[in-house]
Amino acid sequence: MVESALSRTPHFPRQLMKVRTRFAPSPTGYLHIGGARTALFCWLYARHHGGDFVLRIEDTDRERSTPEAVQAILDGMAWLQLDADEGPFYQTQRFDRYREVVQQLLDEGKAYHCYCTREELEEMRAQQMARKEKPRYDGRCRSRTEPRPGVDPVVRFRNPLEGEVVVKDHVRGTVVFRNEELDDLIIARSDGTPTYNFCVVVDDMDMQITHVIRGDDHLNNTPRQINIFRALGAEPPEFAHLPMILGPDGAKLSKRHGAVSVMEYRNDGFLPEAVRNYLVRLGWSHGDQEIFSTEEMIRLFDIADVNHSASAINPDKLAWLNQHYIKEGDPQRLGEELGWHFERMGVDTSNGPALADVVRANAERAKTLKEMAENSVFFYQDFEEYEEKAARKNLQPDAVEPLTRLKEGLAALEEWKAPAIHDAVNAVAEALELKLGKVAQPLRVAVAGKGVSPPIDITLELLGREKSIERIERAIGHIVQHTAYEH
RNA sequence: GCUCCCUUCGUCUAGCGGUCCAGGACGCGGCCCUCUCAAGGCUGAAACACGGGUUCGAGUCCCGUAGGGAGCGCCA
Repeated sequence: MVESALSRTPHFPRQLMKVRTRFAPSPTGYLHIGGARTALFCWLYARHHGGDFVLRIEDTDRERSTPEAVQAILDGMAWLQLDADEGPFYQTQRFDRYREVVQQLLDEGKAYHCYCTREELEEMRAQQMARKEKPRYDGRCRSRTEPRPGVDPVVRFRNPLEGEVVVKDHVRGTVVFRNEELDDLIIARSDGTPTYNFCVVVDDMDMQITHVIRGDDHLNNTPRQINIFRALGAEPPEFAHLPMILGPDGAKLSKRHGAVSVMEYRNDGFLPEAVRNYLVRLGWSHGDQEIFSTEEMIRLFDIADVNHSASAINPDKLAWLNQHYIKEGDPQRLGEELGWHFERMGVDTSNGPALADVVRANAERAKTLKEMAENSVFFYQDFEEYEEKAARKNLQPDAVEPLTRLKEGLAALEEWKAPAIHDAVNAVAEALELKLGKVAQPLRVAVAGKGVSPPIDITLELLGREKSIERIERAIGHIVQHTAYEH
């Protein structure tokens, strides 16, 4: 399947080649926020240029790679709607091909067997460190012709000794590495399995990747990979190295920063479009614009506008964007997602207001869907007890009269709609010569159990007449009982 | 230690030699609106890491310094 996409003659003029980018995570964990940003940029670049976006799973490390992690990555990309045109390809399914290329390099004298033991290599490194030199392989097996009994050799790439490699990076600009700084890296282990830097090159060549967009922790690998491309007679792709993403405190991202897996953002009530918008502005900008629809991102994205420095995640800004999309989004669709959160909370929403209406009522007062669900449970379940502070302030003896009148007025309404409810509440306030707050707040605490809710008329409409009146009675009872005990 | 990368408000960023006593956004403060909480409107505080050059003129170009980061594996 992979083979059909292969060509051994990648020598078309670059301008005539269709842009092809790839995202190549190693499945050793979930899709974290940094990986997601890299995937987003690769995807945007391909979409902007009408090219292809390829997904490749780099699972050559059999020890640490798991099928669960592969699934987690696929789930994360699906949630962010980063659709791949090809793949996922798995490196573990391409071992024959890697072996073939290793042999080719061996045959051409561009690679050689190295019989040094791990112990010898360690000692060599220790000595170099002691001499304050950069630890690297010294090439002692370069000209060896005889095998060493009892040692399974590794295969090393014969890196050029002189000259330099110039990387014309799309975000970093021109970066020059001297070949003398590089050493002969291992391309095949003693058990015959290929290593990362080698597989990447073979894959990018075979899959005809034109633009490698990845984290800048790979910048130092780039000259080695370019040398391998050349040894293979292939034109290296173009490169763009993205700056890292840091935690809110400016330190390297880790679990202690909370949500690191993109799917955790869903659990926390974030919308994929918000996460995407947040991510695209992390390290990239288009003037002063903050909000980007998918179409705009694709149209405006330019790798040249990517920043050079690492950026820290700002949870507040993500929350702001999330609320923006909650306010702008389709209530019907958001309602479904809200329902997903209620389900996770074990709240049955079948006997309450429509989820889309709850979204409409709360869009301006919730940063996340999770928060919205938590704040709206009272629409679907009776609360155990009143929020203490709100009850102490609003459920006092002086609230009995307004609540009683409210009950009567509301019970008499012909139509249970917000405008009529609004009028009824106002009428009670006027009749009693009270400020609206003196009436609406006790009512709010009575029906919601707490001091915060959407506008009172809308809250009542959504709750329904029966439950509303029931809860008003309950509140009156609560006041009476409480007062009786205290006096 | 060596090589490479990075450095504008707390944070994300605009700026591509003069239009910058540095603009926008999040957050924060104040005011307005208001049945709660929000949302919204107006408004305020807040930054060119440092030192040398180049230039009539530097946040913008060059070189250092300092501070961060990455790589240097039979990990990816």
